[in-house]
Amino acid sequence: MANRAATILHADLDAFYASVEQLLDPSLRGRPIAVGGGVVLAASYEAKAFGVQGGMSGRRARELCPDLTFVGGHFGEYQRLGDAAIGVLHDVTPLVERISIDEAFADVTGSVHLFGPAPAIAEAVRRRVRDELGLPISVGVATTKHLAKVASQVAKPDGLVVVEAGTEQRFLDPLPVRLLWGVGPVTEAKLADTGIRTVGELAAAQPELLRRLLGPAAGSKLGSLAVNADPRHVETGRRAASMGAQSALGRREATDELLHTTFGFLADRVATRMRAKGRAGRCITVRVRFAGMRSVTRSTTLPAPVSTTLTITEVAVDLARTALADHPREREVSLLAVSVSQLVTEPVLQLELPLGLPGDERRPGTPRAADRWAVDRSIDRVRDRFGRASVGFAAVALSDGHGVPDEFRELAERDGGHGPGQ
DNA sequence: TCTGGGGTCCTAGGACCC
DNA sequence: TCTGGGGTCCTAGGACCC
Repeated sequence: MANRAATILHADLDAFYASVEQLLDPSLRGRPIAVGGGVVLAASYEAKAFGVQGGMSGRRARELCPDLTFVGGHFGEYQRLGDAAIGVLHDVTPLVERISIDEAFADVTGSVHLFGPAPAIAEAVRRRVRDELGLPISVGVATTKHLAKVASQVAKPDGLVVVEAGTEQRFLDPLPVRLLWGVGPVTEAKLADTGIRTVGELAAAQPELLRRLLGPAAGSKLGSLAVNADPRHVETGRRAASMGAQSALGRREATDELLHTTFGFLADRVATRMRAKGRAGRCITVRVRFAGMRSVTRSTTLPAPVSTTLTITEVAVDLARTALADHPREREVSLLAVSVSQLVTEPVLQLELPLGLPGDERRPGTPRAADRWAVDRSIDRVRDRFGRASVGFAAVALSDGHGVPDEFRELAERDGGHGPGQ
């Protein structure tokens, strides 16, 4: 509201993983490549020209593009180069909101006195990322976050699009609704059913119609985006609201042993990350996806926040059992997931206090909360010194060739602790 | 097309309280 | 006893994003 004349940059590295691979190995440049194996994690623009997309199965990608080269991921390099690119934004303004490993907003409203007009700042950012890191990056410049994001998508690949104040609607109107943030395949189809295909058509639609079609919140929000009334500010230090982990399993019989093994592994990942960030959570949610791809969730809210591996494992196994009991016909599962929400931030000292669970004392043979916590801390310390694989669950316990490398799991974290500045 | 892993936000019904 | 309104929390599901 105060920022009527805000100037926002949205910077987005192009085909990021694939670009890094082409940077590291010059023989891959100009060729269609995909990062991944069983599934495409990222495709180069040469591969995208054949219709190859992220999330696509490797087999399908090869059908579309027989010359496609699959490359193994250099995950450490992705993190390093992603951090470095975001670091260039930090040189321009402290108001940087990182959205993922390869994408961030920057509010440069107050930077123009030092660095010149916003388009010049955007060009300088692009030039530095290209010269110093060797990577293409697209930038959108506009008066709101949402429009800057749309502009950077229009700018791809390796481009800059500036939407001058006052020209927003002219820019937006002809674009397909799919470019708006929050419009996916389902919403796109619903809108198309009523004849709405462009943002202009969306902006002209009756608010009442949109609310009826998409629900009150989504309808109002979308209507606002269509007329560029986006009130959000760039937020720096956002903290995650939940932490989770999942594993695709192919097709496995849902035995008790599978539940214990898998949730032991997943809870270990989640709990370790939570403790490293000094966080604990009360709500535990389990997702069970059956062989037919239908999935259900079960959740429970505990009396106190937890971050111990064993506690999360036990609760997750219990929840999964109830989900399976509710669907007795489903004997095989294709994915198991656990996440912890209702997070609180605990000072380290307070985390030392055992967070008791009802039943802790009553069940003979189960470790008490204090003991659980002590075990976790010991493991955390050993891993800090000797690496994650040195103790505890090994990823290989689960991997049957379908899984994604352990290193990749670390990347998708929103506030992964590797971020620049702060 | 037989689908990876990490998240956010919204909806809707029910329980419970004042 | 019946009725009303408002608020919060919990649970399950779904769309969407990178």
